[in-house]
Amino acid sequence: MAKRITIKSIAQDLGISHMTVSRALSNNPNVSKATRDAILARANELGYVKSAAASAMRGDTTRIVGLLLPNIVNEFYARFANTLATACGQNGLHLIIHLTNDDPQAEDRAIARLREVQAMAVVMVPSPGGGDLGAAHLRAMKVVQLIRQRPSIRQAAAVLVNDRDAIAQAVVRLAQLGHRSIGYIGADAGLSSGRNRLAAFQQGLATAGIPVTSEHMHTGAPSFAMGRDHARQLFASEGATAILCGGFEISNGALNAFMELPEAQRSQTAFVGYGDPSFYTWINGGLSTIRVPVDRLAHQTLAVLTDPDPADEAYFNFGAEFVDRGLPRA
Amino acid sequence: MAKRITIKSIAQDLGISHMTVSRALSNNPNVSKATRDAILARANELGYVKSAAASAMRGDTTRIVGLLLPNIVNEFYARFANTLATACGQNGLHLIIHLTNDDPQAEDRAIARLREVQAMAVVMVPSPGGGDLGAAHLRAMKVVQLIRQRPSIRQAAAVLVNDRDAIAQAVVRLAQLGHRSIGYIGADAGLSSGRNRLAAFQQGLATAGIPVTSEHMHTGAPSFAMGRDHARQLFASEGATAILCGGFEISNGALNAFMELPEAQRSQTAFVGYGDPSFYTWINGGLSTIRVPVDRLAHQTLAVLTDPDPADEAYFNFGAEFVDRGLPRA
DNA sequence: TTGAAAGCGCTAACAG
DNA sequence: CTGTTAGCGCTTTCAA
Repeated sequence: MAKRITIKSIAQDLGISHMTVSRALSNNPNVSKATRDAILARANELGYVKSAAASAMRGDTTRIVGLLLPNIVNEFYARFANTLATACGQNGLHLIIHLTNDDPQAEDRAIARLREVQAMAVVMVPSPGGGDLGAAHLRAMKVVQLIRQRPSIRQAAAVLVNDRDAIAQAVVRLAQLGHRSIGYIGADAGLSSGRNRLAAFQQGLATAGIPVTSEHMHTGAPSFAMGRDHARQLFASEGATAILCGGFEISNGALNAFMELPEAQRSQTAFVGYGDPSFYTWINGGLSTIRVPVDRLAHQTLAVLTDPDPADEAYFNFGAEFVDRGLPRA
Repeated sequence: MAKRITIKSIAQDLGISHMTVSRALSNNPNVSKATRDAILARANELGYVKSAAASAMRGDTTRIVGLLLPNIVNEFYARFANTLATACGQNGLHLIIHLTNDDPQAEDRAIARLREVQAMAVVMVPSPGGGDLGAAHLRAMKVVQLIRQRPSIRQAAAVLVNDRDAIAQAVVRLAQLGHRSIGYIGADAGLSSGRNRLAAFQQGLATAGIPVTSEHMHTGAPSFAMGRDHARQLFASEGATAILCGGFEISNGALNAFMELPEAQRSQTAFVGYGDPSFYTWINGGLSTIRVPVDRLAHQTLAVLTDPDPADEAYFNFGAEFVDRGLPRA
């Protein structure tokens, strides 16, 4: 292993003080043109890079941003990460990704790690049932909550989705088409997003004049498997003719169950997903869905990250949209 | 901003030397039980985390791994990143993701950044036409090349895909079904993967007794747009009745063009993709494809990363598989 | 225009 | 068992 290239090694190399090298490399004017040029040339030739560790130890901010997501295969999270990572690259920020699988313990571990590297900020989709992050962590890192909001996390910005109207609209549309047995699958009430979406669903039913029976409303810890299993149940034993999903993972799981249906039943069943991965347009002649403006969320998140003087609890809400690609009558 | 919790602050707090605190926190036996317990309790209470910066400065390895991918929306890359990130989390490694968009300059920038934070390793899909990383970088970081191999990168492990047989098989199958006008879209010869896949395609044609005319073989810098545009051309002006894709991004781009076809033409056109995102099973009755064992690639990559005594140029090759989900006759 | 000293948090190597 | 010193790479402060 070759010796590290440091300002000291360069200084020794050139027979000058390391301070002069430091000044030259940080564009301090108090260096004669001759020495500056020599230093820059040598540094370039040797491939010098400043040690982030040394800077961090002096108290400079690290330019490391943590991103905590349930997973990164779901196209919504992938697209968010993609946009944010690209933007971070352009802004000289490092994006460290930790996947939580919605497991609070994995989340806690990830946060501790990010503290070790003195991350300047954490963008997170709070896992259901997680703790309160500890006050110590909060003081040290900027926190941005994405999609969901956990009440116990204080002094954190939030970038959220307002999907109330879109969901209610979808329900009304299903009712228009004659559906009376409309199933809903969403997160449980422990999450802000779960509460809101369920309320929107119920509001839609009310608007359409459909009695709100709880039997078709399935809530729980959101996951692919949860979505798939509840959808199977809705299709099989509960006789739902339409289904509406209240979450990204749930949507893909429910889609799985939907595609398992025999062609005859599927063509008479209405599916409304959540999120709008590119392939939804190609399936079954085009799947209807609740579209979430993922790029706008990502850009707002970056704006919060780079805001030099953030409000303690900045709060952003982006509207979702009901995309109707054609739904069968009941 | 509250003062940082350090071994010194804890030591002062307890009226002892910071060395004792250090020892207690790193399980050095030379600490009396009483003081050790007091220290651990206090550290825990205050939420102490060891500064990674200080450790790095002392020369300890950073446990930071860089991952350079073209993007993370393509399900292959997403799945690879997902598996690797999960595994990294379990091994206490930080995964820093930089997206290159296959742009050599972005790649260079990302590598320089990773050197700043003294990343212990870089996993990268080399961008087409990129440079040689500089010998300085190589000496400092372990490098793993993924999927593609750039000859100018030396002393780097490679985790690759052997898709020769799968591609040739696919061509032979298409020929069996009566296709004679088979289009191919792949990366150009600047990349190892591009050369190999094209050769496999030609070998398949030879086996099937189809003359190798170059008009149906499209190569270039691989991207979604490239795949889409060449596929459009193949379908429209070149009258291809079958198409085989030689790359992840290309496959999705070509799929886009395929789904644009009028139903009558599409049902008579054979599409063979590359990579096997979950949704391929749901499209058009199930898309045939060249499947790449993404999880095995990711696990092998982790094995290379955590290998304490790696060979200079460890080299791994995983077989791809032709998945036939039904293809129309010509 | 240049240099010397100090200190950020941590541990190895010595001294008690 | 516990404490002191020194040094990792860097910049701020003070001195020449």
